[in-house]
Amino acid sequence: MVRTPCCKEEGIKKGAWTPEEDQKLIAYLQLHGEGGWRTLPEKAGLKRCGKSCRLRWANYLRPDIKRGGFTPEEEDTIIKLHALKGNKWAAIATCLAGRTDNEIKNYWNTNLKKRLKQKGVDPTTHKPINSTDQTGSEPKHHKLGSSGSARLLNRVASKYSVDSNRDLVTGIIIGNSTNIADVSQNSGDVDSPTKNSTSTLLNQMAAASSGFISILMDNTSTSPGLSDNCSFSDGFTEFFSNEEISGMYTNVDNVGLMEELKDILSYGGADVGDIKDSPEVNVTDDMDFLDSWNKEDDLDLEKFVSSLDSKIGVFV
DNA sequence: AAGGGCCTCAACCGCTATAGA
DNA sequence: CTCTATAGCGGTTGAGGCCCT
Repeated sequence: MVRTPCCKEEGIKKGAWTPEEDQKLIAYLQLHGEGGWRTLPEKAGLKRCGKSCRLRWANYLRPDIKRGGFTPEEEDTIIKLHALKGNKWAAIATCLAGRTDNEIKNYWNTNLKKRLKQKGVDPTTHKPINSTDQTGSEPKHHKLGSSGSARLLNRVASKYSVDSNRDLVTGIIIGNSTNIADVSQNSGDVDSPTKNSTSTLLNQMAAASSGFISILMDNTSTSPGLSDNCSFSDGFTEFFSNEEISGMYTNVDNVGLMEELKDILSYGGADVGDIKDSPEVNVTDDMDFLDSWNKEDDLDLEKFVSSLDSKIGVFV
């Protein structure tokens, strides 16, 4: 079966670009800038379709493109970001200065994927191949354990509570905030409770986790291998020191932890408003539990989440 | 030296998202 | 709202180079 060509017009050249064609394209773009790709070939004297010109520029001719092999730091970053984002090559490329999505995609398919397989790691799930569920049925939810994710949660809770005071957490619980970042800027302005159902509570947590994870992930770090315009937000640096942030990204295990954190906090990836019709629970109990946190040295979010689990029957 | 298989990566394809008329 | 043009994305292809026998 023959594909329908993207350039239907007669006389349009395809295939590898010649140095002369490259020069024409570069000269034109230096003079006129990017854009107007449809009319560009004719104006630049090229027998190519606009799309081909755009791709040639974006993937090869752009002056800020870094040529040459990937450094170990870049490889590491790609693996970590792939674990987080999947095959979102463009998103991954934004965190690697000078690298194009196409280049990263090729490098992943030809090198990194194989290397992970050789290490016994599933390149799709980033989990050990022999640890995959033999029954073939993926568990829908995590069952919480005394894992690193719990420790991470505790650290978040601890920092959160110490630095911004427990009203922030309380605000999430009682439905007066939708985003940790927002709350952290407005601590102390929490009004009285307005809703008291577990579904509200969970939605608030999903909202909060969404905000927090976006702080964690969508913004970025100053760690090796990441580009300058890819830095963690101020909100996140309030929680962790530069050394800690760097440590998280240099230790590949933390990618998994952060995914777990996301899963746990979002109740299996539920978006805000997704959690409906949960059994009603007296939120006062939850508030009491939060109060007890501040009386303990080691704040235990895992315990809190587990207590919710037992009430609403998730993760069981 | 030859040639067959494998690997790499630039380029292409098809699709979706978005903006503007 | 619909249509069209454009940009962008991810998957796939295939030419050319490399390696092995």
